[in-house]
Amino acid sequence: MPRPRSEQARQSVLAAMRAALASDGYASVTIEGLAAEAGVSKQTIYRWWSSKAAILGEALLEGSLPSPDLPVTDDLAADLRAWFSAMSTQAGDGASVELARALIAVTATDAELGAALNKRLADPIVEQIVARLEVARSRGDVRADLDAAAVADQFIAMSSYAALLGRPMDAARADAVVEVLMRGIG
Amino acid sequence: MPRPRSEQARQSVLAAMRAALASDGYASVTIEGLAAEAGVSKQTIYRWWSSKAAILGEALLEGSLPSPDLPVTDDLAADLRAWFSAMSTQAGDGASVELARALIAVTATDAELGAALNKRLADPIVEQIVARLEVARSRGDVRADLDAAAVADQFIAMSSYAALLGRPMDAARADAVVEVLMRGIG
Amino acid sequence: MPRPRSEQARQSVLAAMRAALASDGYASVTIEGLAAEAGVSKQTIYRWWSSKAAILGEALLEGSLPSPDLPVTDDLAADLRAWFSAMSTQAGDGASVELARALIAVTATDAELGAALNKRLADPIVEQIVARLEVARSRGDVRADLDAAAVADQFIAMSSYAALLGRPMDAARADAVVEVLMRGIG
Amino acid sequence: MPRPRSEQARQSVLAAMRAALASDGYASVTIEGLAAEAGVSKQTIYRWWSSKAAILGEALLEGSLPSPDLPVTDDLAADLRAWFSAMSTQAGDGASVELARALIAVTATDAELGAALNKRLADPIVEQIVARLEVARSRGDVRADLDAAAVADQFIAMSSYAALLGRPMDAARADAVVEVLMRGIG
DNA sequence: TGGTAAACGAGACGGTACGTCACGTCTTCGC
DNA sequence: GCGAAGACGTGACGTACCGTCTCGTTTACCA
Repeated sequence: MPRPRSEQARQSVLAAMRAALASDGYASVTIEGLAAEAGVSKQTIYRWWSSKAAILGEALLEGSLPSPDLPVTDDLAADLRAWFSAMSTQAGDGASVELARALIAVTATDAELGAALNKRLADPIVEQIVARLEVARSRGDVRADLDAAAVADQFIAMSSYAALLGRPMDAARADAVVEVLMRGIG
Repeated sequence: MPRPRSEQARQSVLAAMRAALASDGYASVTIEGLAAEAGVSKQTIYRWWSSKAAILGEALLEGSLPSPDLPVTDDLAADLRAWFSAMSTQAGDGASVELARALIAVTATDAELGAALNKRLADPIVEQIVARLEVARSRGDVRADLDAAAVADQFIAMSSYAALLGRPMDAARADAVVEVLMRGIG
Repeated sequence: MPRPRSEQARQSVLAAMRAALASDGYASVTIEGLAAEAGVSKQTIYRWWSSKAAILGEALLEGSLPSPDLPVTDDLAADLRAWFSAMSTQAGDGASVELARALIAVTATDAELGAALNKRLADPIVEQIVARLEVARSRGDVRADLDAAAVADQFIAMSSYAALLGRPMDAARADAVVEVLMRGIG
Repeated sequence: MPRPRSEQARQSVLAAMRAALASDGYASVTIEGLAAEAGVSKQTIYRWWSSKAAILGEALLEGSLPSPDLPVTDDLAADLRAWFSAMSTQAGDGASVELARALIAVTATDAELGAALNKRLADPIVEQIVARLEVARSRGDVRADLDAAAVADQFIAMSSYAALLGRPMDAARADAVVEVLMRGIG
């Protein structure tokens, strides 16, 4: 019989979070500010979320970080270059960088929640890479003993590090990363 | 002519910061708490540091993060494995992880200060790697067109990412990273 | 629609102010001290009062300074003596002296607020005197051209001055004042 | 061998106190402000004065509050009117009012020091009045049993009260006071 | 077609920490 | 050894948000 949860209030809060992230950075987001911006009472926020980080988490999982598809052609190196360039470019626009930095800020504060979020967000990317490398392996394009997950980690670590430093990668740097990973050092 | 700055107060504050990081994490470090723990007045802190982040920066630059030497033998892969394992191990103890996470937290909040700090801390490591790869290049152990700085970035990005997730690398994972970088994908 | 102002908090603060005045004097009353003593947060005080002086004002207007009634018999001099003695005695106990001294301290600091408070507190007394002297005039006990308000001012000025010096008047001095005012100099 | 106390520093401090009183009121006078304004170190102030109040005291006793002479003619009422009007007028200019209000503020805070200061400042005035009334008594102009000190107190109390309220007396009000005191109520 | 119970906005409440100001003490150096 | 300069520990200032708690209002379900 009770009134059901207001979806509109929920969306207002998530939108307010995204807006606040874009304009001020995660650290200066406040619950009071979100409530005011969203036209919602503090109580409503506390009723449905346990912390600022939880709101961020929901906002991230919903309006999610961009992840272009990894193409499958005959040229693995070209595929990776195309995909990683696209990803770096997409991640380079202001709003996405701030989302990523906010994710990092939360993770640096609460490793547990952060690891869970990172997993949810990174898993689809890892799967794509692992699948693509599996294809390549079956074609004999890569070593049979390649640690595909380790490669995926490298890509993600580089992207995170670039976002963290607020120094998003341009195409040249993205290509350099792919180059190093494709050919190795020696 | 006035009384000179108290070096003892300065050291107390930095020590208090390191202790607080180890026990509570950067986010719950408080200027008031530092002052109390250090036996110093808030005013003294505000006189010499502009923010919590600035104190962290000084603490990091001083009692710096550990960085083992990169050995130079005939076997580049073995050298990198030895060095990166040692670094991962050292970085794995509680205090160091918290220092690194704090650095990341600051950087996620203040990209400018964070970038400066990261540069100051990462530069010596990058130099070591670049120099070692130069030696390798002159011996013909690596490709002539290798982007040594990109390789160094890979190592640092992986270390940071591991620290961020609170999932420090063990020897096996460290070796996997070196393996991928040494041999490349194909 | 929000929760209404807590009358209990308000009373606690006023009581804490009165207690602090009695034990320490207005100058060493502290908002923090009041808050602690009243079991109230600082924010609650700042929400409802604009300054320490405003709290004092409310405390004064509420638990007001004592003012005995001016009797009306056939003997004006005896009435004034009785009334002024009573007033001086009442005003002489520790708590009342401190209230009066606090009022003076506020007034010396903020003439505007002080004047308003003095008016609110003095007006009833002035009215009593003016009314009593009007009765006396109609009986022919006083000069027709007497400036009753000036007389009232004299009484109040003397009381204030005595409180200010922390030298409350005893019956003899109170009588001397009445004597001078009744008979004049010549 | 020791350097003697600098009279110049002393005068600078007293001048700074008078200037600060005139422009801001006693409550917002600050030792640090005085030191800066006087071009003197805090230590020098603390070496020679025990408190802000002590500086005010010295400033008052030195550049003293105005006190016109009480004339001695055949007409006592006229003499008192002339004198009290002059005193009210002199006391009415901005700087003097602020000096008086500062004196009251100190007294309201520290009754002991305040009483001492009031005595030093009021005594000459009281003496003048007592002497004048003595002359009047010997001429038969006033009652033989007049309490001259009580009369003097009335004048001083009225002046203080007027200064306290920041409502300096004009000639008419001053005359009204004299009128009441001269002729009494009846 | 009400009644009713939870969700909502508003915002007061006790707190903690913020960054600033002035206190009174101290240390240093120049005169 | 006085005095200017100013660092120090202390403690109050007034502000911002925290998370909790009433309030009175709104609204969807169920009787």
